[in-house]
Amino acid sequence: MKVDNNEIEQRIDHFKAAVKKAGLKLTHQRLEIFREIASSVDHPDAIGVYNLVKGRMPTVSLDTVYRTLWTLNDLGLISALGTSHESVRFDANLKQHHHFVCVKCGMVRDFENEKFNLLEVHKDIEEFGSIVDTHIEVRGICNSCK
Amino acid sequence: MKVDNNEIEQRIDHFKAAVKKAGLKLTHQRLEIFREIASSVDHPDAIGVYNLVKGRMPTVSLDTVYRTLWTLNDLGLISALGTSHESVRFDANLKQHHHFVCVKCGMVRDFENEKFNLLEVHKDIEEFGSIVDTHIEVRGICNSCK
DNA sequence: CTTTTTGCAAACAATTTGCAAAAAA
DNA sequence: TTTTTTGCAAATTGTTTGCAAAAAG
Repeated sequence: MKVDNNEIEQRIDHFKAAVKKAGLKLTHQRLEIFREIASSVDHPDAIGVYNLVKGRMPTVSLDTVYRTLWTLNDLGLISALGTSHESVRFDANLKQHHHFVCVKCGMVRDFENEKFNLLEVHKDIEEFGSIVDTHIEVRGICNSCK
Repeated sequence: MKVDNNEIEQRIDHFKAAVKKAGLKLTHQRLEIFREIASSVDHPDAIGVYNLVKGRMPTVSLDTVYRTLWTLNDLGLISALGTSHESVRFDANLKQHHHFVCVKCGMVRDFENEKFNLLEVHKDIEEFGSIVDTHIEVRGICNSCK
């Protein structure tokens, strides 16, 4: 699925400015990799981006895709989805609850909040599918990291 | 950090009943692995559990920990944190937004909702740290999966 | 006893790294 | 022409699998 063309152009302009401002070089592969993510409403992973970009740049390598993705992430031009790219964690709390996640160290703590268990999001997502549950992730800095 | 002892006992009783009901065998390693997760408020990953359990069961192996963790997850006794144990995905949408995630196929779509950008969670998490942002993940079944 | 589960070792998949050649500024 | 970035290949990390021996019921 595709993002509106105007929005894509805007994102690419912003990207070019940010790369220049950071003193990084504007390479063909950086542009194409960014364009791919900026154009898509599903959020592709590295291999997904690689396969798409390879159509237009057959010599691109997967490790360049990875490096570029993290560079763009560090520049704040894109963001990595999910808590982290680390290992899966497990939780034995079966009551509905939400999570506080420390963006520095990855610490996770549960909290409960009745009001949030029934958040009214139906209208926002009815075009996508039906709801199973709603989970809030509060990102922050934990007490031992600040 | 540790969960209240009463709560731990309850969780273990529930675990034993569920294992029996599923026709699985109640092994020493399953009990110890479950006890470890049920006792902890941080949500350990496989190696974390492995290292803790190894103290009491030096012969346990990491692959048994993995197998057990997924078995317990399938039984609904614990749950895996984060969207999935797959690869990292990237997002070029820089406006504050939330996600709809399909629990079957992993499809992710953005949605915006002004009201949710300022959710009042401060009281719930002030013992943990300071807030950077609040993100809602709506889990559901997407239209092409149902 | 019969069937499931474990531990071991080897296989895999996702991601990262060192280094010389190629491209950007 | 200097410095960054790329592509390749090899290394690493997290996780999974086949199989014979051990444990559960």
